[in-house]
Amino acid sequence: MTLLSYDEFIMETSTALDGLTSFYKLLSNRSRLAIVLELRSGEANVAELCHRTGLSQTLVSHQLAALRNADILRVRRAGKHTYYQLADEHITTIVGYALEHLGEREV
Amino acid sequence: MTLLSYDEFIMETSTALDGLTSFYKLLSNRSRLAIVLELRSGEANVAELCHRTGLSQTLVSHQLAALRNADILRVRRAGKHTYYQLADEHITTIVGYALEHLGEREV
DNA sequence: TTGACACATGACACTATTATCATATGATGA
DNA sequence: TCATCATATGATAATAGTGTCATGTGTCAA
Repeated sequence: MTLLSYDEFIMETSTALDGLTSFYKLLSNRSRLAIVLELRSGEANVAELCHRTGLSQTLVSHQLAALRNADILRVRRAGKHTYYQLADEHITTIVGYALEHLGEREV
Repeated sequence: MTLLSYDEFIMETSTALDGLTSFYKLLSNRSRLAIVLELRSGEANVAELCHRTGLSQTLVSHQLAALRNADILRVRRAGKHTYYQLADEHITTIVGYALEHLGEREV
């Protein structure tokens, strides 16, 4: 637990807010979220993701680029194929948790 | 564990995907998220939220309306004031969890 | 009842996001 | 080298989301 000055506090909370906003923004698109959900079960290449999500190759590539730019993905190239996986288990956990808790709400 | 037909499965996953997308979309706006984060520490009225978030009254009201429409808020009217709180602990948990795990990422 | 306060709502201009089409790149095998 | 496969990228039209101004509604106190 670090003691922060007011300015540092404002900075901290502001960047946490911004960070969280960007993170949620990333997941707030159906196509992108579908890809992330698919990747929870492990690595997949673009064609596989297209097939599983029903999205076009172009769209999948675009969304993968967005996820990549946010450092949410790990990329592995193998010949003609490019394999993607979630960068770390935190993403999987966060999303899984949300999914679980949302299910429990009486919405 | 229920056994679903293909169509039911598609329905289920599709609505879960849609639900999660809408949920994330709701949190993907800085102002709205700031309000939600504030409300984690309990009930607050509009003026209080304006003060704490630094947002205009109009904007806060608009965002509260959005959150209300998504059944994320509980409303209590008391005289001239309107008090808002998060509808259930799931929201708090989901957001807190994301905040915590995002902090642990080396982004 | 009137004025002031607390909040809500509608309309709007501005900006951002979305998915698509067309095309580029890069690797592989013939 | 060339054709082809797998994927990436740029441009663009359509749509959605953002915050603000103006104004409406309901409550209370005088």
